[in-house]
Amino acid sequence: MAKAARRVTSADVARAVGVSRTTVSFVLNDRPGQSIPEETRRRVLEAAQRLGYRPHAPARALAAGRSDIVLLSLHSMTQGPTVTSVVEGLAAALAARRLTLVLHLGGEGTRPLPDVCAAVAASAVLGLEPFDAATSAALYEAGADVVLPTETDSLADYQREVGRLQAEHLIARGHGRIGYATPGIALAEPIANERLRGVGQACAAAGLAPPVVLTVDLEADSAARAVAGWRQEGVSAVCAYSDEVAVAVLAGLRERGLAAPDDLAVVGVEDMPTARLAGPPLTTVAFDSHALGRELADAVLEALEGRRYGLAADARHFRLIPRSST
Amino acid sequence: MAKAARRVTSADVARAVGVSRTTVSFVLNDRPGQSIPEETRRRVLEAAQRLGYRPHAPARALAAGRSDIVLLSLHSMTQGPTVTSVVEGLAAALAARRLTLVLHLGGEGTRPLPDVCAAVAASAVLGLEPFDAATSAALYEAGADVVLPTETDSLADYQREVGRLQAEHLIARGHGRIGYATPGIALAEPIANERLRGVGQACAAAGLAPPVVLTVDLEADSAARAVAGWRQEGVSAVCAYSDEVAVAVLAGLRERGLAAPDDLAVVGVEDMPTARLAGPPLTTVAFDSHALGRELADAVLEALEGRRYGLAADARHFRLIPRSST
DNA sequence: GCGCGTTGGTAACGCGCGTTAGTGAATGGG
DNA sequence: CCCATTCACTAACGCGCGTTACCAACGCGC
Repeated sequence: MAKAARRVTSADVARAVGVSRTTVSFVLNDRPGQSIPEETRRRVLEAAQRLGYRPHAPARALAAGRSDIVLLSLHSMTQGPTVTSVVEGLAAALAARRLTLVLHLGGEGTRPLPDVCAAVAASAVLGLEPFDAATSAALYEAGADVVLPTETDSLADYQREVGRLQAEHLIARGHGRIGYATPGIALAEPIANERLRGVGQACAAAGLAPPVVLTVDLEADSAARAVAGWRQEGVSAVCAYSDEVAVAVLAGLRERGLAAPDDLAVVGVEDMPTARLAGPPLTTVAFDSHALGRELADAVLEALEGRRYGLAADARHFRLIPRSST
Repeated sequence: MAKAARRVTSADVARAVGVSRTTVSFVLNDRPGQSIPEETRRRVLEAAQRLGYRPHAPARALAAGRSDIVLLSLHSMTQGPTVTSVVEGLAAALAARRLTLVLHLGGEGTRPLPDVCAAVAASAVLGLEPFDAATSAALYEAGADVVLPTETDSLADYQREVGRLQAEHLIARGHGRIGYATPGIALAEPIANERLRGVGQACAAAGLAPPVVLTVDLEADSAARAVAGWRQEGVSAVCAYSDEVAVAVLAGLRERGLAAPDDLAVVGVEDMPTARLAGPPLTTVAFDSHALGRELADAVLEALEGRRYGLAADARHFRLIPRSST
């Protein structure tokens, strides 16, 4: 602790090898178009390793005018094991291109996203749902080169596909009147609306009436009231916004002395770890979250290179897992 | 898009006001010991606002030798709604001191933590479980000023307290032989072991035999086997590592045609959203996650100022929520 | 009038790095 | 033997900022 702990700089490496700082920089950055003899390269790398040299990121960002940071914005509703998996896929794909992913969790009292973007000097800012125009503009203002996805990206297609899969499964099981269980949470609404739209499309395609939408809080009696409402309307199966909401509906049934799937079929979304442990085990729509992460990563990388990127709903990412609740 | 989009610098602000860059810096950083007339201060702030000036974080970090970034390291087991809440509390408390919190989610193929620390130039690195000596050293090497918590911090006390609360509740309910359900996951083991130790202490204090430990995967039949094992040993109540594991045990009971609490009482940890929706609603240990976040924030702030910090288990943060599974 | 502290500033350095423009030596072609 | 090219490498600038050292003007006591 007595040492001043001065950091090792590229000048130290240069001095150790007996070359200029420029050469060190060329070696460490694999500068294309600059021929470096193998011997020199080796000695530089060895010295850097031996001295424990690590480029100072802020200095690098300042000089180069760009950073290696990608920021992913999350909030309490874009969370859970599935998101974890998306993040892993994304981080791994970015790491392969020497980019570092960090997360920001928005919420009460936390800093506004543009501030965070500026604080880490992110070159790209990502989200799991589209940024509106004003937010995008603020992020560009804060120094981001790429903001993704925006409203023009057809990310909403993914969510509609989810709803469609849920409804088609129930319709194939012979249900003629479908309900939809939405949580009463503002943050969830953008996604909930898209999923509901997908359910509606499937119903229309099968010649059925539009789904009966009821709000279900994560409380058994709230769910019980909704269950009563659906049964009154002749609904025999409901699509839930998420597995959590689906579990609430199961609890509502239990409270009324009823059970899925005979009294009401229930299908969720996410395949959370406890979905298969519910009573009865929950039918749900899962998605290949690693693939989704990689796809997002591809889009960022394309965009960072200044090329057009494609971000389209790929139905193969989603699949319905039939269990005993339908 | 035609504009070169040059960023606004403090020199632009200085020029607009007609003062030196130094003065601008003094005003924006509230430099103590430098008297600035109210009129000048006002004009600088106004110009900065009007031009949309935002200090360039990397340049600032380079010049000042420190950054405003705090990095929190998570992995798939330190995740979920409760952690979200801890993060919110932490982020809010840090934001009040002009520090920015970002998250790193470790996992397969992601960058090593020291790399991430260096990439964002974090001045502090936090975790939800202690860093071992080697990791701490690597983080300091990577430029962190503060690493927290370490093995010398009594953070483990928190986890023991959790286990103790679970066991004491069951013992108070008259159970004489206690089981422990641990997940078969390496990442969870450090915490699981501490919680188990707390359970063991409570058992010993009540003059009971040590808990019967069985591994429970998040599958109904794995849990069913464990249930059979406990009943064979005369266990009438089990503490589960988490709510998820507890829900698995409930599923295992169901598979055997049994039910909590009569055939086996079950208590979880976390109070996840679906805990109250389980069949039967789950007794669990919840904790005041916002308070935990604030406490962590206080410790970081103290440590960043170079002062000693205290990080002690406060039992008031935890409470047992009795429901119908015990 | 002079010394002296305070007020309200400024000029200039350097943080660590990427990058551009060059430079001397070796090489090859005519 | 001379010129052109390639090779291997370097000097020096500037990114945007915090900070230190310094300075002119002013009031005030003597």
